[in-house]
Amino acid sequence: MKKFLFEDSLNDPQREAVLFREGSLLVIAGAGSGKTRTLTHRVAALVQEGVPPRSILLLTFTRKASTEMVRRASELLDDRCEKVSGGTFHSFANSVLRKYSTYIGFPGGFAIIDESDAEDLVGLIRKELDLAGKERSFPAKKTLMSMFSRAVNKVLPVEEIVCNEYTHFSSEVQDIAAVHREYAKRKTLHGFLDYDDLLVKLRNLLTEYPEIRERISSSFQYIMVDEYQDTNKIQAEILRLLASANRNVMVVGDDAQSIYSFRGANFRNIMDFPNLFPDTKMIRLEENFRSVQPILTLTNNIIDQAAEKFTKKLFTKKLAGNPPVLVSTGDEKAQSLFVVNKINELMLNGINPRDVAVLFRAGFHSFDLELELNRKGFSFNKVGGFKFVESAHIKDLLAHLKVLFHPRDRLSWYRILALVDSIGPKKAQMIFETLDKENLGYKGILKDIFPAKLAKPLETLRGLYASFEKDKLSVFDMGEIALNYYMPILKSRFDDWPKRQKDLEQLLVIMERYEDPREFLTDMTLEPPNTSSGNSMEISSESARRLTLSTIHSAKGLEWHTVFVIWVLDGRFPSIHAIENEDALEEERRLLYVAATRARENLFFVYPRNFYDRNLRMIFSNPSRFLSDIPDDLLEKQFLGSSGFRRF
DNA sequence: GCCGGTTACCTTTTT
DNA sequence: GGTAACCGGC
Repeated sequence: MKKFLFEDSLNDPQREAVLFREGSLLVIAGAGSGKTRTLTHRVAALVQEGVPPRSILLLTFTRKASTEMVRRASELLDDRCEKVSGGTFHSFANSVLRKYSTYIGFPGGFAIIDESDAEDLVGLIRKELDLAGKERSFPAKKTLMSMFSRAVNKVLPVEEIVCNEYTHFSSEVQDIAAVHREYAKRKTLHGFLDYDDLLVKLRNLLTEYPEIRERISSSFQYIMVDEYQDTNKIQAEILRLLASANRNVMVVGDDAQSIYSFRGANFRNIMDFPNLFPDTKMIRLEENFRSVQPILTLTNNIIDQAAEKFTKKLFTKKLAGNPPVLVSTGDEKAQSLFVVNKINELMLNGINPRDVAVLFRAGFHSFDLELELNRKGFSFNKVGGFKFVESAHIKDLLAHLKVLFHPRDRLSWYRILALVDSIGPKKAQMIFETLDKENLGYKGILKDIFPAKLAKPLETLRGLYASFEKDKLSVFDMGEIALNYYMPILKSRFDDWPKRQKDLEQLLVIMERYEDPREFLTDMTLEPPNTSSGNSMEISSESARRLTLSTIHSAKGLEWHTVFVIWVLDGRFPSIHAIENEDALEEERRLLYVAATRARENLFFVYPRNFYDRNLRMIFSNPSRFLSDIPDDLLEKQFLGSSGFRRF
């Protein structure tokens, strides 16, 4: 075999994985062991050998990860690598299902609904079936939706999920199942697929139509899956079907970093991979290239205390380094001040802000820190937590566009109509039924088919949809037309409309990059932007230099010179919700492990000693149980006072 | 049936 | 501190 160009830059197990060819391969890759490096080198090696890029399928956890890997492979070799097939399981499912939509019972195509749309639909059904009685505590739409999703992702009946995981609702199991059935029916009726349906329908398509399975699976010579520890049973099944023709599958992951059980992932799944593909070869990457020894010693210690032992031990050659520190501060403000001051100090020592990250369990945990950073003039990028596209004003604007392409989108029509003066739920329903009966879509709004009483209220909306009749509108034009219509509504409904207007203008900037409005709408659902910057007006070259604030989930796979993990306070991390349940608690431990293994040189854990949670009406004062028993020589302890009421 | 004003009730994590 | 469910006036 011809030697691969960059073979010499790999260590032995990495090289073995890169050069592996026929059959199935499981790579257990510890944190910082060069997992991404191995994948990108393998992509480049395959392309170099003449494997057509399109016949390489690279499935990743986020689109960002996929584009980044493709970019790095292209850097190694050349831009043939750009043509590699890749994306998330969901985006891959979407593109396949669009092609075969008649086979899955959606001859007219489908629209993908995000979580909050799905919840709204469930809420509609919940109301219609009149289950929300006063005396009766029936699960909220959100809870119902999470029950349904868990059932799908764990491949279990809803009834079983309710009885095992939501025991306090087990008396309502019949009605919950009824809502579930109705939800499925409505989705078919309106041409909706939710996130879970994308996976389920793809699996069904590949199972029920052998000739389609054959065509698709033979088109992929090599399949690679990243972050395999966070896939669930349906995804494993899809993978088995996709690989049925060539059987060349490589999956990479780390069971100690499995943090998505709420999506049906199970850290044991990765060890089941050899059952899915007999004769699987296993390679372990155990050399950590990221962290200095003191950090690695600590992270090994954290994961060693897991209830279930993991199968590897990481080592590093970077011996010297600073010990990790656990800092306890008087209160929340002092926590923020400690972080800000430390960052300032780092920058004075020449550290680039982009090499620094602050990580936390949940998006809102950084609110106070954000205030403090703004006050001191630090700009930052925040990743995770808050979802731009789920805010009301963004959803409003998108709804007006969605119905152009999906006339049966009941949820969007209700949303649009509810914004019109003197139209409420009843009239919206009536208008929708009239449009839907003849499948008229937005063109129906232009016609004179409504009672005279509605003519006046519908006048401006009619004007909007008349403007969409013009030919040759760019995606940006459409956004601008919709925004012009929406601005008066925005001003009347939100006191903080200037801020929201900026968001909408930001949305128009995103729209400018698209040529196909359908693609834009799909991306907003499947791969929505989850980054916000402290100051969105700044140019993007500056944003590359910024400090990062991120949820731990969104920090997966990344690394920084210095990492702060804030709120390592028992009750917050592990979260109070996890303390009762042993599996959940173990996942919190892995989550902390993921956070800590992001650091190369400096690692700080911070918590306020004195914190009263107003909502929970509880005082928390102890450090995270995962850190409290670690000896001082592995984890240095610092004790700081309260902030007082220092303000400028 | 619509709408504006009130209160309660949260807030993991993401495709 | 933001929104979703609830209530009473029009």
